[in-house]
Amino acid sequence: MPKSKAGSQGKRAGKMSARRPTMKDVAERAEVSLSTVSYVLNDSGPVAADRRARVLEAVRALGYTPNESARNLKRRSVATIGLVIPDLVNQYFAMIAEGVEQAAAEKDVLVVFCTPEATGDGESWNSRLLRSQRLDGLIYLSGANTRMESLVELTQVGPVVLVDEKLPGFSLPCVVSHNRRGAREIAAHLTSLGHERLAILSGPQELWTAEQRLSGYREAIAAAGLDPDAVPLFIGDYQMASGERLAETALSCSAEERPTALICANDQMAIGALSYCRRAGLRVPEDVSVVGFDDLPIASLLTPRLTTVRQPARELGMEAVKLLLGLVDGAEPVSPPPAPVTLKIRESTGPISAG
Amino acid sequence: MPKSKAGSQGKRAGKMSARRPTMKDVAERAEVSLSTVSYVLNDSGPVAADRRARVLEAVRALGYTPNESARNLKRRSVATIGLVIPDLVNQYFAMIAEGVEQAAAEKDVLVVFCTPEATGDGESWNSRLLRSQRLDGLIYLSGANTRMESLVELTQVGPVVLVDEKLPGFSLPCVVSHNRRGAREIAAHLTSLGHERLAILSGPQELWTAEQRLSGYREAIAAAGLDPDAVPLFIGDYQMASGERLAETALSCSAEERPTALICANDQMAIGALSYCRRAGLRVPEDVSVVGFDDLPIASLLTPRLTTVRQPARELGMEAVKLLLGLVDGAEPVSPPPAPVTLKIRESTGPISAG
DNA sequence: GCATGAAGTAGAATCGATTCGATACCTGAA
DNA sequence: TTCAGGTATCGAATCGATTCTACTTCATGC
Repeated sequence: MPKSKAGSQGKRAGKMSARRPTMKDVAERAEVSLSTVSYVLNDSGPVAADRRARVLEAVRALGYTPNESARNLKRRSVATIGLVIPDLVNQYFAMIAEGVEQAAAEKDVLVVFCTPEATGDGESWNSRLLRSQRLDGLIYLSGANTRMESLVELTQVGPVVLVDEKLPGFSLPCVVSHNRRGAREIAAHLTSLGHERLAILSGPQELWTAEQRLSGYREAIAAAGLDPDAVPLFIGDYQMASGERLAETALSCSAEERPTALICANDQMAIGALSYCRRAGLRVPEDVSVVGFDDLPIASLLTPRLTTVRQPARELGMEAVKLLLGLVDGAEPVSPPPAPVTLKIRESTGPISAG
Repeated sequence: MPKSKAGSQGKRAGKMSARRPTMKDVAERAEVSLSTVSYVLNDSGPVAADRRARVLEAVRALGYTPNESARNLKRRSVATIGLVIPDLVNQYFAMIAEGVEQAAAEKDVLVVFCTPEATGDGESWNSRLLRSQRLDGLIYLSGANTRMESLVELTQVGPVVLVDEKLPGFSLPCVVSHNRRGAREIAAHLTSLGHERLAILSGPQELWTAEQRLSGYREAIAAAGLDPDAVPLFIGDYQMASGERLAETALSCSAEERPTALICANDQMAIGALSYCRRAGLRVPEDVSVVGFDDLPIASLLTPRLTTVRQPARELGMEAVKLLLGLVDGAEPVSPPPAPVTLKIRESTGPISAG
């Protein structure tokens, strides 16, 4: 009664702007108490049929939608997770992101972008988001330039799941695919085509995926009766440019010694390698076979179409959400087993040519 | 004083779990009132230097971070916007998204994905997000399958900005680049190379961008002294598959009548067209020139590298954020002028061959 | 010397929900 | 008839901030 002293809200001069209805409005219209409305809406208490009907009717008539900010405050959670993604234009990350988004949407959880690069002081920013309860948890897609230590710190402040990477020393829940097996299969594919002079264009040594893939390649090489240590190894950074550069290094020698197959640790590097080959006038796969890893959508648009290993990117993303939401609810952090990968044989590999 | 009756919190049995500090804790430690703390933190009231120092010290000692849920409730805004994006794997959308994310991050605004496809009943879901104050506003990247009417409804419930598309009938704020000019320039490029037998592979007729590009193409054709209405026109849907299909239709005729240049309304369709050409044994650009629109990153990785029109995708995204945040603050919806585009001439176009 | 006003501070209301505890009613058992 | 126990309902406290109002000081001007 002593309320509307002098027309309280009036920010907008013009349109009388009808304030959105609140639970109180619903309660008044249905002539019940606030708690009853809440019980009906959340199905969290006993309510007589007729009153329930009155409430629902009022909700509909008023077009009531609960205010999530208020709800979040009480609930102490925001039904929102962050996705730290180094680069959206990289289709592999984008596919994982789609999986994340899909799985989250099914649980009415929102997904927000967190690109550390853009915001400058990446980690402390993410940590702040977690601490201030703007985010319930974080899914981390590790780029080559992630500082892993800071990631460990993050786990102190809130639930974090790592995707497509692993942190050997620490028990950080993570979702990965079977990198080693995929690597072994694609390398075996090359040896089965008769290739013996190979070269490996690896990813950053400190990354678990790169290390795993390298192990896989070597297993296959050994299995083919070759000496893994005799295979030239070049360390790149998973980027296209490094693939191009390392391909040049690897292939710049006399035709007799030149590798007949280039094993690239991911598709981006393979694209770089293809690019060099074209520039150098080397035919793929006649002069040199090239393989990648990831199976980016563009891999099958290139000329020649790229032989590679498909990772179930969407599924990885979805799995990560499942894991993270579990953690948010207090479950134990148990990482799922590595997801299966599939070899995609296309035109960038061929039998070793007579010579 | 009559407050702390009987040890309030104790949820977690185990670890004594130190509850995150609240403003009240800060106030107590600094021996000032709640309001004083708030004044210091928001710089919204006069505070004596010594007390200010005490507050800041307490904040640091406690590691206090404001609870954003509570803040949102009071503030009636969540510093979060939604990005409706049909497809993340499409690099053009991804680049716009990066721009959006960057501009938003600079203003401490979060960006959440909203992929209508995934959630099923897209629009009503977005509308609910807006109504329930989980989102302050929406940036809409229109895909070919967007129902424009529902978009108009969305504007009733909250601020919405449309990117890379326009809604002719309605005054919906939008951010676009100069489609018509880009189209005119790339078509002029073809006519200047001597091409006279052209074919246009257009986008969905109902989309403004497609219509604008078509106008641009026709202007250039007319300017070259040719009859725009004599140029065969095929309507696609901006997808790769339609480009492939329409290219087949367009090119399936005797070599004398066959178009010497294919004008594709976007890169995806152009990629499809290139794919058909390869399959059909047509050399690009010797037998037929192909152009696209957008300048996807992959456009320059194809063989041949694609001649196209670059749209400033990141900038479009950033501009959209600026516009939207303005709207949220109650500014008038004035769309910026179309952003400039640039012609990228590469190897998929060449002079008409002697014949 | 006293009114005037500005600066600094505290207290309390508020945002819009959820939920605990208390109350009122009704049923069936003793 | 009475009391235990369940069901339906309400009021009030609460979540963690912001902000309006009121009060106290202290300096200044006449």
